[in-house]
Amino acid sequence: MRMTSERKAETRERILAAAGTLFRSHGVDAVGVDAIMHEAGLTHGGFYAHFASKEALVAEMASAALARSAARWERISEEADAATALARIVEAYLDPAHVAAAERGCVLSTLGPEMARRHDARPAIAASIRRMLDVLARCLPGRRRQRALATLSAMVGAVVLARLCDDTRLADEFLVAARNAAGLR
Amino acid sequence: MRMTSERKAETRERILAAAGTLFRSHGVDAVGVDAIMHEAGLTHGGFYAHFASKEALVAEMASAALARSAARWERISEEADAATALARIVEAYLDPAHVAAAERGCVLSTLGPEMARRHDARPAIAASIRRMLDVLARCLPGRRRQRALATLSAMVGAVVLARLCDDTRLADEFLVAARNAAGLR
DNA sequence: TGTACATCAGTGAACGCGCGTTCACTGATGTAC
DNA sequence: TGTACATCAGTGAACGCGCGTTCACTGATGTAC
Repeated sequence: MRMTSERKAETRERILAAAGTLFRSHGVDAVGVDAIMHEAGLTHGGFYAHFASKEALVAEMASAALARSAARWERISEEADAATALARIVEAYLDPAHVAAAERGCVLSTLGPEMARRHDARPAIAASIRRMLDVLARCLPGRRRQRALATLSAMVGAVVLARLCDDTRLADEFLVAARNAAGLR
Repeated sequence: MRMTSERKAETRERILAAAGTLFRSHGVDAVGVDAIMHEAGLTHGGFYAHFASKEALVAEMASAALARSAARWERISEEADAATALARIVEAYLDPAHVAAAERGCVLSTLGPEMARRHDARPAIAASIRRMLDVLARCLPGRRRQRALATLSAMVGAVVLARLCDDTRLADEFLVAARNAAGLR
């Protein structure tokens, strides 16, 4: 069954994508290697041809997902003027659709506390957080750095809190308030 | 070994306290009933004299911890004037000591996403969130409700993000920025 | 007050089960001649 | 170009282990007489 190294890379990406969806939906510890490989269309034994351990996959999944988020924010901030870029980034994050689609949502709000306990994974995560802060600072007026930190905090917190609300009205209140705090509208 | 019903209630509290510490430190799925009962000074078999299941314990632990937080905020807001109460609540939350002591920290920032996936636990959690918002709204000037929502979001987000930073300097930046966003200093 | 019995919090062995990981094997592909 | 061999991604059975839960048992306490 030997495949091209290109195909091997594709399989690896498929495993990472499956892990990304399942970890975000159910939490890291609630999803086994077996379930991830099945979602990727493979059997569990082949996992170790791609990753040294489940923990290695967890760290790489989080790192890759956040690097992708940071890159997307950077692209938006390069393609539009500051105010437009800020609105696009913040409104997409604080959209009820983002709250509802946790399985594809930002890793900071879906897996933040879980990843914070995995100290080995933190350096790569912190690197992406810095990139996201830089984008926000570039788009914000006034005391840029300080406002970028406060805005990212409000964005992550609002999504975490909105997901904890059994009531959509309260959830939406969090999203609107955080959007206004960012200076939008 | 039969004990008074008073002693049974004490044992139950001990189990809840042990679960609170261990769940916040390691995450819900990483801690077994065995470890909780051992931490409480008991053997695992006795667990089901107090709780119907591990899930029931998880829900009650989160509900009880957040109700205690809400009650503490209410007490502070009744004992001091608005500005002082706000400063006490926000500064304690955004203290590096709170970030460091996750095992005793606020459930919203230690277990938020994990609890959001447990739909049965959400109504009780949302009730405590409402109480916390009411306290903040009472202490804040201006557009109270909106500012309370944004402030709580920034507090939770800043602590989640600070715990993700491998670098204390960046972590502290999040805490200071969120404190300033709340209008303190 | 003293004795006999019922209660039930807590013990510890056992249950089936799914976990993360290992390993002998397979067969399609790349490489050497 | 055609053939023989080496490689290794992926398979599926098996490993030891710890999980959540059950259960027969215990013995200290509360209650009835």
